[in-house]
This record gives sequence, C-alpha cells and structure tokens, in this order.
Amino acid sequence: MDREPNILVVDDDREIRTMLSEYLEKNGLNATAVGDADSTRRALREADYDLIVLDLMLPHESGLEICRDLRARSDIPIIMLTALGDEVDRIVGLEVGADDYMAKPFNPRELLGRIRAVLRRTTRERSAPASEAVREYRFGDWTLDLKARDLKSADNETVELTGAEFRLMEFLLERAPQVVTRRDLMRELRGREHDPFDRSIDVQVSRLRQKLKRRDDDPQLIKTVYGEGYVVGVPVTAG
Amino acid sequence: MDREPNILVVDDDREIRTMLSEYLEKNGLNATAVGDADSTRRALREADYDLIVLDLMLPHESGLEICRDLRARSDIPIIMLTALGDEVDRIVGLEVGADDYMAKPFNPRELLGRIRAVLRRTTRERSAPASEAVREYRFGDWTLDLKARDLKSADNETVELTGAEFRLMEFLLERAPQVVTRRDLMRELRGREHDPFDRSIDVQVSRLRQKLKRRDDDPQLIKTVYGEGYVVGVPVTAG
DNA sequence: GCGCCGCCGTTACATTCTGTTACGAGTAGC
DNA sequence: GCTACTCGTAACAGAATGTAACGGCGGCGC
Repeated sequence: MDREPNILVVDDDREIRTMLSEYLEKNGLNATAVGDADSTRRALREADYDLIVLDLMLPHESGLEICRDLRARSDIPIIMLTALGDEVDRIVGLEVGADDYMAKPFNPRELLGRIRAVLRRTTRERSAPASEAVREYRFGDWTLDLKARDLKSADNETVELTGAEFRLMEFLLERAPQVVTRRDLMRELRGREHDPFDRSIDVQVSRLRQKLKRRDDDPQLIKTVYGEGYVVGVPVTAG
Repeated sequence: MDREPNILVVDDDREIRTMLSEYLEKNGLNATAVGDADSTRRALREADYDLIVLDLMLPHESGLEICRDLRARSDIPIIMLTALGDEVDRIVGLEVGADDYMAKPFNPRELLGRIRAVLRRTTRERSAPASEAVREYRFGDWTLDLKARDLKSADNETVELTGAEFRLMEFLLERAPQVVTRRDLMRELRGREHDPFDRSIDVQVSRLRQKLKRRDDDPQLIKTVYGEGYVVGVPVTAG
C-alpha cells in the first residue's frame, strides 16, 4: 500500500465518529465517517476502502447485517466495535467475519494500533497468498487459539476454556509483558469499576492457572504483582 | 524524558487543583493548575506539557470539548476526571480520546500512579521501538529476568522475587553503577517523599540481600553508602 | 415444566506480602 | 569514651492474594 490507507468509520454516535476520524487523519490515515447502513453502502460504492471500523449497534440495521453482507462479496478487513463486554456480540462478530474487535469504551490509540496490525496482516497476505491467517498467541508450552477459543499444549493436547477464562487469557497475552491491573481487567472483562472487595478476578485467575498447570513443579506462567495486578511471565509471540 | 515531566491540571474547583498540583510537585512532577477552558488554551500555547489531568465538568465549556479539540491536533496524553460513578461520562471520556480516567473522589496517590503509568507507556512508545527494550540484567552470578520478574543464578536456579523486591532490584540495576539515594528509591518505588524515620526501604534491601546471598561468605552485591544510599557493587550488563 | 449440569460470582478462611516498630550494632565527630 | 546519627534485621500486624466450597442462574434434554 503506497498511498495512505482509506478507512471507513461507521458509528451512529456523531461525537465518536468525528473524534475517531479526526484522530485517524492526524495519524496518517484517510478516514471517512458515516452514521448508518445506507450511507455505508453509498460510501462503499463511491470509493475503495482498505478497512472498515464498524459499530455493531446501528439504529436501523445491525452492524452484523452489514458485516455479513460485505463478507459475502468482498474481503475488506473489518474491525468491529462491540458494546461493553458483550460476549455474544464478540463471538458472533468474529464468526461473521470481522478481523478484529474492540470493546467500548476503547482508547483510540489502541484502535489505531489494531487498525495498523490488521492492515499489515492483510496486505501481507494478499501479496503472499495461501497463508490463511490463524490468529494465535504462543507462550511457554502453550498456544492460545483465538479461533477455537481454546489452549493447545506443545504435545498437542487441548484444554477447553470457558468464555471468561478465554477473555482473561487473551487480555493478559495482549498486554504482555506489561502488568495488567485489576482495574483494567475489571473494565475490560466486566465493564465496570473495580471494587477492592470484589474477588472475582482473583478467582478467575486461580482457575486459569489450574488449567495452565501441567505438572506440579511448573513455574507460574501468570505471575502476581502484589498491589498491582497480574502479568504473563514468559515471552509471548502473536501469530 | 530527562527533565521532570510537566503536568497541566484543569479543574474548576480551586481546592482540588491546588491540592493536586502541590501533591504532584511534592512527588517530583512539575505541575501547573488552571480552572477553565480559556486558561487551559493559554497555558497550552505558552508551554509544552507531557500530560493533562482534565476535569470533565468545567463551568462554561465541557472538558469533553477541550479533550476533542486537543485530540484533533496533538496526542498529548490525557487523564480525565469524571464525576462520581457517572457511567456515561466515563465511557464518553474514553471514547473521546482520554488515555485513562479516574472517578471522583479519587485518591491522589492512585492518580499519581496512573499519571506515571500513562507517561511510561507513551514515552516508551515514542522513544524505544520496544524491540530494543532491555530483557534482562546480568550482574555477578545473577541474571534478573525482566519478563519472568525473577532472578536466575549461574547454575540455573531460580529465586522468586516479590513485586516490591523486583522493582527495587530493577531500579538499582538500571541506575548502576551510580549510587541511588533513599529519596530516589522512595519516589520511584512508593511515589512519596522520603522521611528520615521511614525504614521501609532499608527493610526491603535487607530482604533482597538475603535472597541474593547464596553462600555465607558471599560479598554483598548491594552495597550501602553510608549517609547516601545503596549501589550495586559489581559490573552490570543489560541485555 | 422439571431436573441436570456447567459457568461463574460470592464467601470464607489460609497464606503471603509489606510497611512499621523496636532494638542493637555501626559510624562519625568531638 | 560520649553522643547523635545511620543502618540491619527480627518481629508484628494489617492488607492483599490464593483457593476450596457454595449456590444462583441459564441452557439443555426430556
């Protein structure tokens, strides 16, 4: 891609789409913003876009519809914006063919990072086809399979994860090697503020650790940082 | 960032902004406080700031406006102060481009932590392209593994460190071969000023020394400089 | 509708971490 | 030696964390 990538932002909240497109423009992307399904179709007819940022919740027609529609006739990359911690939406979003998703509320800088990541990935794939992108994280003896939403060990065993465990694991890997606070985990996974008496995160980590432990003498892959949060203690590679 | 970071505090409540800027100053940051949108713009024209702490509720013009405005032409990190548990504000704040937010009433120490976290994140992104990041420090028979947050000895034994021990060890190695004062340690590790009766640093050093001691006749790797502070007494290599 | 089952938040208790205190030893200046 | 500091570290206590156990809830088969 030699020119600046064209991004189409679809969100019914005016405030958000203005902010977003301005932010993207400022960071070297061409952004166009629209607010409903009809304008989206029109925009797509009138110009070529390299990527679409699509809110799942639109006034008349669901973003899901648009996404399915698009997928049926093009392979333009899509990043889906999903409501606060809405598990179902996320899964459906990915199944319908989104390349990535972000939970609202999101940090624009992070969205920018993901846009760039998706663009890198897709442009590489086009020039060197055939390699179907299997998104995953490798760490220690494990691979987190983002499509199957489970863990595979080096000796090819599979450990099933529940929804909450998967999201926790994914978030920790995404942020590695940074320490993730309970506050951040709470916001991302539960969409509410952390309360010091709320122990649900700790319990979830404990459960995940048990699934990650293959032998008794395994070092903890998820380390505790007293007073701060948790961190993955081994190198992580995204693939 | 070699100098002390400049922070702009925007809040219409005189009490709060005075308290806050004094608190930040006391903790090694340069703080300027203003109370409305106009003064904010003026301040931004007159000096360069590394971060803005911005109250969402301002008398004439909403903090949201300022935030949007700012985002449109710079990527100065912003931490938004939102009213008590106002769910909507909190979400909108992040969507408009704040890097983080705090609910009022807040604990100044926590805000300080957030400020440091955001500064670390943003300055690292700008300066070091992550790949250059230090992965470990080697000194004497030891290697401090920054990902695993533990110590590995030459004969491949691992010594687990607690969070506080790890941060102390890391900071001493980072500064080696310079002597690190208690004042610096206090600011970096505890985010507050040193008080001569506070012995917590000494105790922490003592605990770390015990973990570093493999045989009884080991020389002390962390040396005490009477009346000044501590220093790592062997060559350190970053890798 | 009914009962079973798995997920997950809550609770309770055990364990670990860390700042504080106390006391003794070390150091410098006289 | 005396005094006023500074420093080392054991012991204590409060806070944070680990985790087993319980139970509500929703999905599913009947």
